[in-house]
Amino acid sequence: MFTFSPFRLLSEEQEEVKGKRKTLVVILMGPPGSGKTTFCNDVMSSARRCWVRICQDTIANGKAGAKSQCLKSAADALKDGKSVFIDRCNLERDQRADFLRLGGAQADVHAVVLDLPARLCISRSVNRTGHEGNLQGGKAAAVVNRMLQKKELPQLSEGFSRITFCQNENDVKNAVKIYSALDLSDTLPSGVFGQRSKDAKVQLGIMKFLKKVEIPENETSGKCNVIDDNTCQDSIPRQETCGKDLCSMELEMENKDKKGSDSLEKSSVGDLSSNDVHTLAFPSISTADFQFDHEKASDIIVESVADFLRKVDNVRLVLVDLSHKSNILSLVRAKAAERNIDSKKFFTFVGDITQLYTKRGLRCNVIANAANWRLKPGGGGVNAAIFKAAGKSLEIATKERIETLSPGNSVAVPLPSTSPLYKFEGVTHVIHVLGPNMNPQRPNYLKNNYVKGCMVLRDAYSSLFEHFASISKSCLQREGSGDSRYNLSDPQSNLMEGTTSEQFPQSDQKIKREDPYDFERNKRSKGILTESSSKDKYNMQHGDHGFAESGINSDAPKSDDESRKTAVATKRTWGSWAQALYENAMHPEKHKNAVMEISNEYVVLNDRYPKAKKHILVLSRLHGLDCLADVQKEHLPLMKQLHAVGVQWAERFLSEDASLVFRLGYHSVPSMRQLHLHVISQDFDSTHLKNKKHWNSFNTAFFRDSTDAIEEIDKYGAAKINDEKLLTMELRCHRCRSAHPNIPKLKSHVANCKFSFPSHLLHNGRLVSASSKTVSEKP
DNA sequence: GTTCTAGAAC
DNA sequence: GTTCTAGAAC
Repeated sequence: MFTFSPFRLLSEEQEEVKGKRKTLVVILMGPPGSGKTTFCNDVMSSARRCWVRICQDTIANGKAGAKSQCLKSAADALKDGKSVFIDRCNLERDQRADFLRLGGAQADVHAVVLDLPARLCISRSVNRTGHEGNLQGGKAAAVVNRMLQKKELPQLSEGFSRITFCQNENDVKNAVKIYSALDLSDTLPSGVFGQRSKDAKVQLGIMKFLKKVEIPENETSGKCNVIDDNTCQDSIPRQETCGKDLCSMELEMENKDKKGSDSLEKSSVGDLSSNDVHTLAFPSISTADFQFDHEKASDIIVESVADFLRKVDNVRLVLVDLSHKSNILSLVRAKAAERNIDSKKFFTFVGDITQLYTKRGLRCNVIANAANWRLKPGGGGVNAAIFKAAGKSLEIATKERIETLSPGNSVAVPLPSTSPLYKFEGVTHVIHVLGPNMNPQRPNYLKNNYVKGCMVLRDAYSSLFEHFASISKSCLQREGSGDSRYNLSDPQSNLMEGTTSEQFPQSDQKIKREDPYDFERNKRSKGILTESSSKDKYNMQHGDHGFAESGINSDAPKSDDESRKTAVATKRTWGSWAQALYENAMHPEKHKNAVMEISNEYVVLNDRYPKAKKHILVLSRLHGLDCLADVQKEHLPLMKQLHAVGVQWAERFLSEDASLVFRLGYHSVPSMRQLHLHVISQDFDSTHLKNKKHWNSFNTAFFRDSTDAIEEIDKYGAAKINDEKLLTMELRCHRCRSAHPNIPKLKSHVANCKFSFPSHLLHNGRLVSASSKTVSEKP
């Protein structure tokens, strides 16, 4: 790879142009997260000439502005003799053409291409908060990938006098050094610097996207189902730096082939070149510490794999073990060959399952873990290695999803984007699997009962593969809709309802600090509570109680200003459009068409704009009880009654359609007057669910589960009210918690997501389903 | 060009 | 709560 040499600054070529005092227009190019702003700041902090950074995200008094404003500012700066950085993505030729016209007699135009791995950019974008471009969360992956697909590399013919490509952090550092060192009389040599290959007309990432870097089909076939140290070690360059694009390795491999050295085993090239395919890497379950018979286990693996591959297309399964002497790998390899299992769809692989990509070039977006029943780290072997490699965040994400696992089962856990396994290995999910145990020293010992043992092992693989298929399916759908393949399920989840501060203390508080609630923003003067409201009473009574403070709940300590606002606030007023439910409650006889059930205390009616297949309201008829914040201990019997009626209706719906799952609860701050309990099916399959507010009002802590509200009122005399700011949170699937850039994409994901509900919803009767009996026992 | 969001009006 | 719509995002 090209390395920069600052000493070229003093070349003869430069001497010639010294004294012309040309200013510079440096057009940065790179997707969000590639480090454009950092590059500018790094240069400017130690620059020897005067630079101005033009950023479209902040050009309009700190806010995003138009391209024309950028052009004007740049022209002005150049007139003043300053050099400018154009800090915007500029990935397409058209986008940067206008900026190129800034060049001329007085100014040279350079390009600095921050061509870093897409995953790194996505990971940075996802992680950052408060960025000028406001590109965070699940949106980032989609945007980065879409931008990269359209990327057109700069060419000198566009009018650049110099183009510098940076493909890793070191390249960036060198480029910063060069531009920092430039004083007003220096110029840099013209030409293209740092490009990977002189012949590369199209950048490799694009080539990979266009599937141009492929090994001919006939070279990929073969019976050999193994890639191990013998075939692979020398042929695949070991990567010292993480996140290197696979295509570069492929090219290097290809080049080696051309040179006639280090020729590759055909099978390994074939398998590795299809790294785009969704791949599950899994260890042999139960054959190590659980001492399951290898012959029987290998039979089951091969049968399970064959069954699965018959049903599911476009995926790859890889059985991994650490040593090429592995007995189970040999057995499976032989049996897979006997059964003529396609070696492109299933093969064995020797390597560390936690470093398949960085060390071996094999990208596996999902890996399986041979877990223990407590789903705890440690214990040695694969389990210890995976938990160690994934970091604490896997432990947390796992515990949040499920407490324990029984033999024959598995659980898929989306990896938080902060996990090194996610960042460097590209692993988006870990599926924990528990197999049968034949070791008397371990729990659930089966005493050599291989009838049961084989059954359990089959179940384990079948469960594992089903989870993998489900992940793959939802991912492919997103890819089909133009979304990112790396954003299989952005697992960064920090603000789900029920998420406690113990679980995500830092992330929650960080969000609170960095994005204080803009009280003035909501000009429509929403519900403001009186100083003696239930909400404040709750806070006064339970400020230091064991309840989780989510960090964005409204009962966080108030600033003086906020306290003043609360103190002077008056009882909420309701707009005319917010009176409809009140009318229904007071005069149900006038609304016979809408009303499904009437009693003295309540009215049941269909939500006029249902946000799911089934969505009804159980409306209190008590005058003066407008919302959850008004509820006090004296209303406890009423609350229980509303809940019981809601459950009855849910059960009625379940008798018609047992596939539904219901949740019952209140909006923290309702839009309509008159206390009403939502009974809503969890499919959210409705054309009326149209925006972020709709989604988040049912799928963040803004939605207060009826059972929790009742419990809190019983214990503390008031239910907790959570902040309306939750309604603006990023969109996350209520099942697998993946983030989605917009409502249509979220809805198409939700329509197919088969993940089990997060564990906190499975408790305290929060969900009512055909199989749950718990809820009817509740209040 | 189309899709999507978010603010204002009701 | 919804509808409408400008303009941002794609």
